[in-house]
Amino acid sequence: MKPTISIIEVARLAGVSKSTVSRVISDRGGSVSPKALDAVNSAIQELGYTRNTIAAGFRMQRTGMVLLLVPDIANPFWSEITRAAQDRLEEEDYSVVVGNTDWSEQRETRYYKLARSGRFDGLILNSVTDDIAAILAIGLPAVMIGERAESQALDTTGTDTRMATRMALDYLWETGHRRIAIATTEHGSERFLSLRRKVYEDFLLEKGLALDADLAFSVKLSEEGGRELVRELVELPRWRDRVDAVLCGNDIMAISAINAFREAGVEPGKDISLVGMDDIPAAAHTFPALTTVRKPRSLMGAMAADLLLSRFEDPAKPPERRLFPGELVLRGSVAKRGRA
Amino acid sequence: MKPTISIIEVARLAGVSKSTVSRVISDRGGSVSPKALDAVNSAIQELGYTRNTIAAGFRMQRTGMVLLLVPDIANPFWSEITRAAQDRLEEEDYSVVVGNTDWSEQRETRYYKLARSGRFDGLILNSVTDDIAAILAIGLPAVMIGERAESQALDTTGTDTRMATRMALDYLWETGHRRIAIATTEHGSERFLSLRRKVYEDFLLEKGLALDADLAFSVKLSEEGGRELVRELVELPRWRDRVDAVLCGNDIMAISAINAFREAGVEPGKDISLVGMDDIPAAAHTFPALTTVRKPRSLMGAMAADLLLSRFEDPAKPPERRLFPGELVLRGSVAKRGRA
DNA sequence: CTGAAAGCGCTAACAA
DNA sequence: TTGTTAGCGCTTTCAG
Repeated sequence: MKPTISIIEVARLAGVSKSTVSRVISDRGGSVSPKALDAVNSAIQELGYTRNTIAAGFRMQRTGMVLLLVPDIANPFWSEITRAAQDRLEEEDYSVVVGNTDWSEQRETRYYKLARSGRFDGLILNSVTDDIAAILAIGLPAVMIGERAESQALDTTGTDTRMATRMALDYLWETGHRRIAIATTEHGSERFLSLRRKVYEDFLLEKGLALDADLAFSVKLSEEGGRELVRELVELPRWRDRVDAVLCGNDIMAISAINAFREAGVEPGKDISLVGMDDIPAAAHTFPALTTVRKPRSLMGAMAADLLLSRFEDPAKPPERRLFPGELVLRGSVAKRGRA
Repeated sequence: MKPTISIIEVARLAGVSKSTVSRVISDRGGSVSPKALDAVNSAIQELGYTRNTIAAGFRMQRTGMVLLLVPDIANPFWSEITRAAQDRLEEEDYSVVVGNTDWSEQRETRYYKLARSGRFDGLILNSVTDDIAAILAIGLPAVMIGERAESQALDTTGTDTRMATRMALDYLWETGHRRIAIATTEHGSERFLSLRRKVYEDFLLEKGLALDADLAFSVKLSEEGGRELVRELVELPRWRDRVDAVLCGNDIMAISAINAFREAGVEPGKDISLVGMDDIPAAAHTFPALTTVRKPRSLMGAMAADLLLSRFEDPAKPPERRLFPGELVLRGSVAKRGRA
């Protein structure tokens, strides 16, 4: 583009060696006389020099970049986590590259490959699969967002899924629901049931409710998933006798389901109760507004960044796990039912 | 971390020079004998070598990174543009770093500085200000998303703002509205009125309607902005006689306004008509659903990427401008009024 | 406090 | 087809 201007030009103009210039621009306290410092600074000014961080990073074996992998950047839940992590990381002069896996294992694998390219100092991710070994194999400091059964080996942050799920279920119980369905994603290896699903089964057991296998839906955590849920649900024989509420894996799905139910002539918040998970902004604006479990997105994002940062400082320290509690937000999508 | 393994180790194991290894790993068709190629490939396999793209890029004066600056990544409008641009760019082996300016000039300036760090090959942005000179000064190929009055010098994509605004205004006129307010952001230098605002004034003139300065609101394109709009509007003396519709700068603001109006005891879609801009998913799920102008987000994102890519190919070619038409989406937030 | 010199991992002439 | 050599811009010993 333009004749690149490097420390060598600055050094020449300032009448010092490039070492001295280097000592000035990298703030790591190399001792420079006030006079030299002045000369260098004016030279920098005059030439409009900016430090080439790529070159510096290259030399220092450090890129100043962090890869953040999320499943759906268009979901406000993830964009806010992203933003918070980014804000925190940028304070420490790291730049963040956001990768969108779209819930696809294939795309995730592609990103793992990118992560091995030497471009990044670290990795924050919500992985689609539970293949912790693959993440470890990247050989980069990594932080997981969201609990994973096998992820003892990774720094982890997220919401306490057990507690959040339980909160929603208890609320449905208290409001008189006895035929509760759940819609989660059960992906990949069948040997692993999602945490949410487990909590659900424990809950049924505890309350002495029968487990109706038809009422445990596995759909995507997307608008499409919400529509699919409704489609499958209303096709169940005698469904109105078999289900009075459904706990959705996230708000995106729940909101989509609200709309799909209404289109199918089922009135959400009356004929059927819905509870979401996340509390994205749109949850407050649907009709009826969505009862959901709020997750502290900003805290989670910032925590992920902090965990990574402290892992940079001490690569050898034992993995940490920092979970936040959720908060039940009561709105209009759950009916109050007299006890059956 | 681990004893870095470089082409030099590969070369040694394969019994060739590092140039040969380089020729193999960079696919730019340097001729290599089948035999050598085999040897190198097995060595790579055996050693688990991965190319250090930072080093390669450093040498080639190319980083493979593009900086994408958006004002609000949590707004689905921008996250979808981001995703589309990213998808296109990744096809060409570029990685995308997303910067969130939060409509802040200060943050934008910080990002311009980052852009000058040598980390990026190019820049795609929706700038907060109209300071094209500052963007040019970065010295990087740049593509602007969204029309800018002064941006003849930059490759530009976006929606035809004039047409989109006009569409909305005409629709309000046809449905019998005669007291139309507008809510846009008028920032920075007062000498510059937003395009939208100009179209609005032209429209009033053409229809012989009086320009009521109180009805041109300048608020942020955010939830906060929507609330502020309503707050200011309902405090206008005799407002019910002075305004029957408002055209909002984007959907986020419009949806927030819908809710704020209802809380203020004003029924949207009846007492007041609202038109948004963008057609984000939530627009379909509000109550009443939002009438708005749809913008082709994916096309815009992909076009931005394409413009940048072709600018890489030919840095000298004249700037292009590719605008897409908007599409009016009729829903429930606009009342049908008998002619006054 | 400062300069000379040696690379970080890779690519690109240029010779052979 | 291959190897040798010279860096990309910066940091960092090591002498001075």
